Amino acid sequence: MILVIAEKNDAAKQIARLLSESGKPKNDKVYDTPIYRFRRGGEDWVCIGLRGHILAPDFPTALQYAPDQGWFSVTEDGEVLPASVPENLDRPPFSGANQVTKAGKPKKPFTADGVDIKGWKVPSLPYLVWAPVEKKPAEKGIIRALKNLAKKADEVIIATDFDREGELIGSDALAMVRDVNQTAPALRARYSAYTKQEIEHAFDHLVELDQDLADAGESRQYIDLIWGAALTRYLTMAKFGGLGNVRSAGRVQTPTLALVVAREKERQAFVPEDYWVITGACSKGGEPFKVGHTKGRFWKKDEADAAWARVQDAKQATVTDVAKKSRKAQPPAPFNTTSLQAAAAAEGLAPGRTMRIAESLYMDGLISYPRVDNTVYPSSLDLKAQVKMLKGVPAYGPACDKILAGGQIHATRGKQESTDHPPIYPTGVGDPDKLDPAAWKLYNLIARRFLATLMDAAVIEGTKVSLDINGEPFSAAGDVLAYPGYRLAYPYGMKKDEQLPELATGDVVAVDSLSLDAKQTEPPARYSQGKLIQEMEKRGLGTKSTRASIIDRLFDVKYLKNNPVEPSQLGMAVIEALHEYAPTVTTPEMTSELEESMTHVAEGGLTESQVVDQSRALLAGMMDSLIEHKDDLGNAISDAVTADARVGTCPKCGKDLVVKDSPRTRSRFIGCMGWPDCDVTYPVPGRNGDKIEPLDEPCPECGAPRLRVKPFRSKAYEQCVNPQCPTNVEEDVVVGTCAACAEAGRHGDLVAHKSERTGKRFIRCTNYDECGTSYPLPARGKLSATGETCEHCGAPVVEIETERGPWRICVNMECPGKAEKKAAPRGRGRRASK
DNA sequence: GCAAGGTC
Repeated sequence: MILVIAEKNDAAKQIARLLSESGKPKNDKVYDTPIYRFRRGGEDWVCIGLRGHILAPDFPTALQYAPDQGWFSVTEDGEVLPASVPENLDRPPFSGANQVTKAGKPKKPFTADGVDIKGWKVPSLPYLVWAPVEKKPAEKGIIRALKNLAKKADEVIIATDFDREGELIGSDALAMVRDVNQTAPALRARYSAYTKQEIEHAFDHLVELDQDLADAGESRQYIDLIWGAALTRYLTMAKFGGLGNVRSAGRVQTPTLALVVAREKERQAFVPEDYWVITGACSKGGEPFKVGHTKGRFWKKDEADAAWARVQDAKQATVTDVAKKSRKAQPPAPFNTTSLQAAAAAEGLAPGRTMRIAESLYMDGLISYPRVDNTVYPSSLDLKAQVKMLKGVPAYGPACDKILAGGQIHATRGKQESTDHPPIYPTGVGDPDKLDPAAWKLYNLIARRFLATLMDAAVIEGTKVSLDINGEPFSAAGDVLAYPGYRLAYPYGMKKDEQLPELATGDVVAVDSLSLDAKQTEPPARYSQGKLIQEMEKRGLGTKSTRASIIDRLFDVKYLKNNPVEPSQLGMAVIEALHEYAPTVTTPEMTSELEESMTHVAEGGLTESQVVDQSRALLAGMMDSLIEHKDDLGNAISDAVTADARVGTCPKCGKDLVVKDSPRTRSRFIGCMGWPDCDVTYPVPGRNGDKIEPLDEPCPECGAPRLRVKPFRSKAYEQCVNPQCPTNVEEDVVVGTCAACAEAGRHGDLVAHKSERTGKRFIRCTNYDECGTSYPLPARGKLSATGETCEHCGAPVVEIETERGPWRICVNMECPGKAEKKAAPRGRGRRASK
């Protein structure tokens, strides 16, 4: 039997299909892992797909020391791994007097045998830097299936992806095979497209596995782990902030954070400049249009004033020139991962979320493989068939017909061409009623993008009108979509038409309004998540598969907040600290230098251990100075954490009030840093996921801090944190009678009132102990009784003054009337919907 | 409780 090992199930399926003589391999399973059996050249073949890397590098639990053999560790399997601990550390650390407890026992993290490197103790970190790394099984089910097949294999073919990580994945898989089968010859198939010709050719021209290339990949793994683990443990333990408060660092995440911090510093250093503009509106025959002084920005106030003095009382303007120019907007290139993430981010989907949704659309057969660099459709892709298929989505009908009517289909091409996977395109018919709104949004974007890449350029007719107002030059510009082209399918990011009335040189038009406005230049904008992804790609940080999750990680460890992306005080402090003592890890150069080293390993000039040890030595020097400055750094970090949590000043004792986590009740509250001397606490306003931001001025009524609360997907409001504050007092309102109590033959009033303890308002029956009736408030705002009861459930109907005006609603959140409303089709986004 | 890279 010939065993073929692919990188993923999807690839295994394709390879089996293309190699099998019948074209129909037999689906089978070993334990839970799908495999594909087929016949070829008179032999039985089996193809298995892995799940990417099946082994993960990790540290052993302890470093041991023996006078005759130095430092070493022992794996679970009893294998002895020597550590490359250098001379200055090459002695048992527990011999030092300060490393021993009063009782004479060695201090943690040092054990009698050596160093406990599993505990995250700072003194163990110099040893961690030199600890051996072992490969542990990460995909036990797959490994079990692989070994089961390998036992029976007469020949093994590694058919993982044709790149460095693929070579490493294949090499790890071969190591697993060798555990159970030492004799079967193993060869490598190298292919870069799932086409019959390419796959046949690869399997007819098998080569040796490139161990140097795999070693290059493994050095990358080791260096990332060693630096990441050592720096993460250091940052976390320099000032331990309690469980679940990991402060991470890494070759990709730290330079990415540094980008955001650098932009924030630029903004802080920005000095706004004053300028003035003169703008207004003119009209011809009642049709208004916008005009502006051709100077645009006046940088000198006297010049602006002089121009303003000439035009401020003007009633008429004369058209001095009309220039028309049409321009073409070319259709966009096919989507790869990065361009999809950027486009989806502009539609409100963060890259991490985009990838999670894309994965599920892919699994449901609605889109092609979502992790690609390629932006050129392969010739093997039947574009016409895909368009015909997309006619199944009613909204795409007109665009599909237009494409199909044009005869030969021409697709746009992007700059990146590789042949591993096609660009991202729709492979199935999506249904807006079956997909959840976010999934539909992404599918719709992908499908429309695909159609757009097959359509004509759009033509925009631009008109530039020059006007004279009392001797001052003004202009007006109009843009009209004259021919929609690809815009018929792809309205994303489209500007609204700026329509001008029909104007000719010499026309005299009315000046309706003019104004002189003082403005200031703006600091450089913060990164959106889409822009940050693009910036990472530009600087060689991360890969298409990792960038989104690395940004998510920076949010998880609270280095980043908000969108557009902003660093927290903690994020800034971490960058400052690492910039000072471990600058290597804060810049993209670490990645480019690593790439260079890996090239040396792949070409055989350097060995894996040479490159890794070099990197360990560099880190060791930095770790020494980090440990030397541990207290400074720990304090800077804990100050930053406090600053991030700070909401204001305690009105009682003047110390900081901060948001604290109550581990006991798993909830948050606002407490005084002066605790236990000061007992001031407040509830956190709003609901749990709401974003809160402290306001500069304390409450004028009670002196407690005021916060800006931004609930998810609704408008922000400002509120004093003190529930007893007069600004927060809301009278109890009787909204109706309790139906449950009436049924039980007693009387109960439903009253909207506020909890003393939490400051949250809710509706509750005066006989709550007996009937248990209570409702949350349907919305924030002044509430009044209407005397009406709900036609669906009999609960009282109240009126609430919301920001959008008065709103009548039944107080019962489980009211069947609400369920009906929810099931009814809702209006979708502004554009590009069904 | 660490990274980054694959993939689910």
